[in-house]
Amino acid sequence: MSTSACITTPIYYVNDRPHIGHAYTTTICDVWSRAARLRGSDVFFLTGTDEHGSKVEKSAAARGILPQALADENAAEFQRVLAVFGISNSDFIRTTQPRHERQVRALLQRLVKTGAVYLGTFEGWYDDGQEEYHTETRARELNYKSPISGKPLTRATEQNYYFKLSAYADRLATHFASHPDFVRPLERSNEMLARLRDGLQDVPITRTNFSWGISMPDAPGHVVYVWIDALFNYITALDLGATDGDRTGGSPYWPADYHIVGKEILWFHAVIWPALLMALELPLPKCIYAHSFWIADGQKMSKSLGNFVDLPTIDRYIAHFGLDAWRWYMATQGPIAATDSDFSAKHFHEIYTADLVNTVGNCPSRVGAMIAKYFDGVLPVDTRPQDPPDSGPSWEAICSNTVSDWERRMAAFDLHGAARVAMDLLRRVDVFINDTAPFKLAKDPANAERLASILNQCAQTVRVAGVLLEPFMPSKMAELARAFGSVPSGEVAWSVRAKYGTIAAGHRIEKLALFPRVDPVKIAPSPS
RNA sequence: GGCGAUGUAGCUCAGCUGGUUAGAGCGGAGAAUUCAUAAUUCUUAGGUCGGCGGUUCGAGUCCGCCCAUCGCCA
Repeated sequence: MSTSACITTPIYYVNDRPHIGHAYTTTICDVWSRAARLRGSDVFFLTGTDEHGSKVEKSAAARGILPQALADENAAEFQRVLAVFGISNSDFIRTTQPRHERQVRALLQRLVKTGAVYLGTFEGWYDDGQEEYHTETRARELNYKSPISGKPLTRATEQNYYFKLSAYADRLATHFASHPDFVRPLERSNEMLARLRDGLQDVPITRTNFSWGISMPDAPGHVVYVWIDALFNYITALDLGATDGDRTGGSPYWPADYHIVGKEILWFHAVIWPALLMALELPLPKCIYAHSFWIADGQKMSKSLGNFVDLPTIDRYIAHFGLDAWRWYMATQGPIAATDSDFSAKHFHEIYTADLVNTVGNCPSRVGAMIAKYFDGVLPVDTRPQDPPDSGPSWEAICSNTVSDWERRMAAFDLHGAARVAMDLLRRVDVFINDTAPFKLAKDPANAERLASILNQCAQTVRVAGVLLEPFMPSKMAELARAFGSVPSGEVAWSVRAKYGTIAAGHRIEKLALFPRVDPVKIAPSPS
């Protein structure tokens, strides 16, 4: 039984350079994707780049190149970076691709046809230098002068296409009420609800003051706003806008299980995007998860402070601790909740040492060492009587409970919790070893059977824990799987892979040191 | 300025609809142990639960005000 699943990152703006924010969002999506694939799901994991808009137009002009050239260059960089982070995305959509542009036009035509999008007139106070409008109250506050240049604001009118967002207020409120997990975490959902209560106004979706974007069908001069163009990526990648005019045939991957986004773009994803989907009569995503931000050493990251954890800095961490350690830190220490998380070299080192060296690395190491020492590296037979199960804990039950717990947590996007229950399994093995002291039993040959049973149980449990940790640390856990004689991922059904006791007695077990201890070197952020 | 959060042991945080001695992980300290990457296991932290006032037989847990930090909006 193969079920399908879908998860998305936002598409990244090509005017930005990749930094820890991109790394974080993409990595947690990757962990979830790998976990879903492990369980046998057919996963569509989408990421990509957002390439239109006046900012890109201006940056390109400043460099004397075409916007498309700038987009190509930076999209290539984002794609390169995916490999650096070990990302297993299924597709990479670019908003300048013909498949996207074609479908966006078709979708907009549909919206115009149904009246969800209409041509309207906007009048307001225009700041010429900033190319932006101010509301009446704001303009009054500013004394009708530009806050930047000091020049007088001018009264201007503009014809734009509008999306009839106001028409969806009730349906949105109903949806929020009937789907408590539609927006997570809860704090963010409440923010959205509060704004919904204030009422919704129709939103302009085109502008006429720049040209680098998708042109509105049958409306020369009108260019689709970059953010609305971008939102459509989630369905154009699945060809849901492909059949012009008609209701689409759908996709096994839609609706998405998760749109993972940063909190700064939640409004678009939690309100405007669902309303657009309603207007298109398409199903809504199951959950929009808005994570918070990383801060650096207690301070907000900003360009002016120059303390962004940028790509060169990330590269240094990966070079020093390894990619899997980086992924582990992202997935287990990140700002998944409503509050920001602090990124610091000290904390990174502490987590690396406590979790990876001392637990995930050391436990398999001591088990492997004893099997090597007492049984020449060959897994001995577990000779305990099957029942009554009186000889200590039932590892089979412990593993099976842990796997269920892990599955539940993964499904709910509780990555940190899933990691913890997997690691707890290893902690229990550590306790078991201390309690049963196989190294003492080994001193008397009369204990051989009991010794064999204990080490067999340890090895079987370590293998299961390794499987559960695989989505976080694919390459280190592949090493562990090899050392503990199990079949590589992908070749065996989940029910078998996650099952306790599948290493046959007689299999070779290797001692290994997965995570070398490293010095707590200071890795300063690079000046940007 | 409007709306909303958060403020609990050195650090990161749990504490649901109010009720016996306020919890976990990490760090620190002590002990055990030696299979292991000076790893592991066990024990331990006496913190005005931001401040003041109120409701209540009883409040981190409800209400008001204040302070600090933060988010969303304008």
